[in-house]
Amino acid sequence: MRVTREKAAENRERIVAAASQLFREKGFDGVGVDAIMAGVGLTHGGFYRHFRSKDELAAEAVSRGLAASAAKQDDCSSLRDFVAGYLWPAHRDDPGGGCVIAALGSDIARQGQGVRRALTAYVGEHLARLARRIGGRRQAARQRAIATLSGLVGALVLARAVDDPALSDEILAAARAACAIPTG
Amino acid sequence: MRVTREKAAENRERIVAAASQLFREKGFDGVGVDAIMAGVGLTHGGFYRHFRSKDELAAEAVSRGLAASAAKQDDCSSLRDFVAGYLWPAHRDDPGGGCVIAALGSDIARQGQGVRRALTAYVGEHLARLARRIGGRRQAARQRAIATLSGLVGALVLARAVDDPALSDEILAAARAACAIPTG
DNA sequence: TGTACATCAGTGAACGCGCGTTCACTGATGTAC
DNA sequence: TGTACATCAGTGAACGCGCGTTCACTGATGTAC
Repeated sequence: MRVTREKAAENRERIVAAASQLFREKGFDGVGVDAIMAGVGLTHGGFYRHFRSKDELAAEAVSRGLAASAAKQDDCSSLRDFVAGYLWPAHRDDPGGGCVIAALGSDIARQGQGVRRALTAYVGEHLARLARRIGGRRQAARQRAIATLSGLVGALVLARAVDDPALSDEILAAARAACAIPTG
Repeated sequence: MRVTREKAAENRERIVAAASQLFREKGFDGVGVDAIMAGVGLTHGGFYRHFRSKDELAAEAVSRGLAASAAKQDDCSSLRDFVAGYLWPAHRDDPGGGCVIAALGSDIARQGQGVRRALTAYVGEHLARLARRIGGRRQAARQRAIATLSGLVGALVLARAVDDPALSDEILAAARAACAIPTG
């Protein structure tokens, strides 16, 4: 059942996209190769024609998710819009389509070098972009960028971890207010 | 090989303590019941005389770790000391003995109700304690408490996830500066 | 353009391993008299 | 206090299951002539 090169390339892309979403929803250990392949309508055996291992896919899936985040940030006309969107309940309730760092953050420290390198590169770029938007003196802008990113990630992690909807909403709202005021 | 009631109770405590540390180091899925029991010098078979399931142990281990965090905060004479200690490289490099939320945050959202309830209760208390220390108008203090906790958790998650030691140190330092200034 | 052959994406069974959990058993502890 | 029996914390083998990975096979695609 060989397929065209184009079809094979498309399948590979779809595997990465499905993995990216599923890992964010259920964690790296929460999804198997079979579930990922089934999500694309294929069987698990063919997986190793595309990737050397599940780890290799994880690194690509994380990269993909981070690139999507970067694109999303570029689409925002203002920093305030980005912050508000990030800390909105809709984002909290859709980990599979949202920020990779918030969804997998504490796991990433325990992942292989591929995943961690992808994240490191992204964090570097993201901080630079944020600092540019914040403006002002270079040093101060960078410090604020770090504080802003930390606040965003931490608030989303907390809002998702907590079991009480009212508290979760309150965390998002408070973080929105705190992040938005000092950065304009 | 029955042991005294006191010894059995002590063993139970040690299992919870070992699990609390190991889960923080390797994640819930990264440690098995056998590894936890071996860490206490027992064999895995006896586990179920103490706990109904691994999930039940996870909930207790999370509670234990959170209680330790609360005690640690109470030991700090000032909020600034607490923030500085939290964002210190030694804490980053010792997840097993550190903050449960930073070590397991994104996983907790996917855990069972026992774990999530334990966390929710702790976050509520922690925010109240932080707000009391921050002082000022009730509403503003609470908002600042949420922003501070978010900033701490997010910064530690980022500092651990990133692969580059210099960037990791920079994140900690910037977050220390950002959290310390507005809260005094 | 047509034909013959090589390639290889995808299939589905199988393998090996580790994990959570169960269970029959052991023997020291706890208890009833 | 001493004795006989019940209890039960801990042991280690076993079970069932799911997972990552491998492999022989299929048959459509790609390629060489």
